[in-house]
Amino acid sequence: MNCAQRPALRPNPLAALDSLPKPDFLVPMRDAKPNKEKSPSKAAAAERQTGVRRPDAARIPGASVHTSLASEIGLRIVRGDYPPGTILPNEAKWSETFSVSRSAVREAIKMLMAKSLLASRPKIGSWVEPKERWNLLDRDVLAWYATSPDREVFLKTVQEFRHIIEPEAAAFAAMRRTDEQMAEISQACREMGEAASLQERTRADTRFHLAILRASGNDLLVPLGVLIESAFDHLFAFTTRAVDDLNHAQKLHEAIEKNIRLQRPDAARNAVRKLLANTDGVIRSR
Amino acid sequence: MNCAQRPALRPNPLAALDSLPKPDFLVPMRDAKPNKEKSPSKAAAAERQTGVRRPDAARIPGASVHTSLASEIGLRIVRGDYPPGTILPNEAKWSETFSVSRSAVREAIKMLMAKSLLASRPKIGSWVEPKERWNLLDRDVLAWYATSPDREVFLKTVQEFRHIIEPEAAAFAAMRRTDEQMAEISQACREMGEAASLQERTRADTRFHLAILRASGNDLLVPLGVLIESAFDHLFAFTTRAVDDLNHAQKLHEAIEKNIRLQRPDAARNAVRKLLANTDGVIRSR
DNA sequence: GAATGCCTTATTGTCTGACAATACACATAA
DNA sequence: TTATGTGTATTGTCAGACAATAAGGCATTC
Repeated sequence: MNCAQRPALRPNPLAALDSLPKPDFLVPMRDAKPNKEKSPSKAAAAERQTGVRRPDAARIPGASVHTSLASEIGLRIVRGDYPPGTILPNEAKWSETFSVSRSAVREAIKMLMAKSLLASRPKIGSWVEPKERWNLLDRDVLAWYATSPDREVFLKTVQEFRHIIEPEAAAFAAMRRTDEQMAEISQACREMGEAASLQERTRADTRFHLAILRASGNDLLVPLGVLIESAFDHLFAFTTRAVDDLNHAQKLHEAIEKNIRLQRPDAARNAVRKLLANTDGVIRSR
Repeated sequence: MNCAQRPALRPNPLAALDSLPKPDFLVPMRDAKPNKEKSPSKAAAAERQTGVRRPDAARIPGASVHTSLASEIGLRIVRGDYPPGTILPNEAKWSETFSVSRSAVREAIKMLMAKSLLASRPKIGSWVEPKERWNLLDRDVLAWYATSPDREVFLKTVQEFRHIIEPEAAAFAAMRRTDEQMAEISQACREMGEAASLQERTRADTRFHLAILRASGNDLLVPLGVLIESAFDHLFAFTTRAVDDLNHAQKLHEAIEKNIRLQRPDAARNAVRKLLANTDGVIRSR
């Protein structure tokens, strides 16, 4: 047996999900609309005919087949190609469509079932679950979701959510942080100030907010970090280059750091509120 | 093609996750006796020794093999049997241990990968991801998580979380609810009052809170409903039978309903805070 | 001695083909 | 009409094979 402790330092290769500019070489795939006629055999023949000269799937370069498939199907579901209640094409059909084995299809579908996007039964098929069951706070689902409506609305929803949780998370952090957690927060804050590039700065910024969530002492707040990451991804386009604004933002972050350090919950909460208000302003002014 | 609209009214059969006392009747484990002197190292011997006399799977009666397997392995991970960074036994090993095919193992593992509990690479194996990547807000993971520590701590964490989100959700609901959403809220509230059994009442109670989340108009709040469901599951043991308390709780709910109906955000928020304080009191007093 | 490159090997990834279990839909019977 | 059986389409499960990957050891070279 080989149950040795391992660092596991590799990031999940599944990370690159915001492959918006879809690689062009994907299946011709024209049966996007769920309502076709009933005859499966004829449809299959028709599809074969429609030029499966290019039988390749939407293979995301570095990823495995089932992962790519899960992304492709997941995106279609979240995007609304198959509304909740719809029965998906069956496994054999996917297999044919993407020229992959049924096993690969099944593994992809199992991943989507694990995210509550799908459920299935023998003789019925796989159907799309009601939207309220979807695990929108899952990293992948969120990424797919972020692509579908216009970014404006998505960003607004995420920001609103941040207003709900981040001030309270900071207040808890001020009460319960450990010294190590404080060190992480302070370091991220410092690195924000010293960042050479805007990208580097954004990364430190993200780390700062995630560290606060972790320091809150409530395990359930930690998974919400994916929202923050997503927010910063989509916020990047909005970030200002103006030095004054950057300095102002930095001061707001430092105020948060200070109040958590000095263990002042109410002040920390207010400091976060100010920062979020500032961010809202940036978004609005664009 | 058969992409007809379907009601999909079936609840996910995966629900029964608290099957702690494993059914004794398991896969008969074909010819092989558990201990083939084949080759596995001393570690394998050690594992055999750790108690499990019977290497068979914990088949959850109604569920599929891969689902049962995912539950079993997922529970073990969340419970801490394999700490983050640990490399799991390989697929062949699981397959042997539970007397199931490798495909079934793989599908189970894919489900856990989709929940960010695992990641894997060829030649390496599958390892447990760092805890902060775990999607604790996933329904299954939450259920596994709820079994491991003592319920007291879990319940406290969940309640704390509810304090963060529910008052704000109610405030948003007061501003943005549609008439249909209001009808759902009102109906659930009414059914709470008219419930014949305590169980029925709890169910209506859950519906009430979920309806408010949906009415908040923020899609990201909806998935947090799993927390509320979980809370009520674990709260059931605490619920009072005293008529006075029930009446009081009912009044608190009606106050929320009324303020959302009359579109008073601040009042709705405060009403929810009062209800939560009351719930906290119930928990503490036990 | 250190860096480089090749080889072996363990593990997941993928494919194929088969059969079992399920439950809808329809025909048949009471 | 209601109940019962039968056909059948779809997922569930299994078995066995080979491909792709990369860790770790070994030899070669500088």
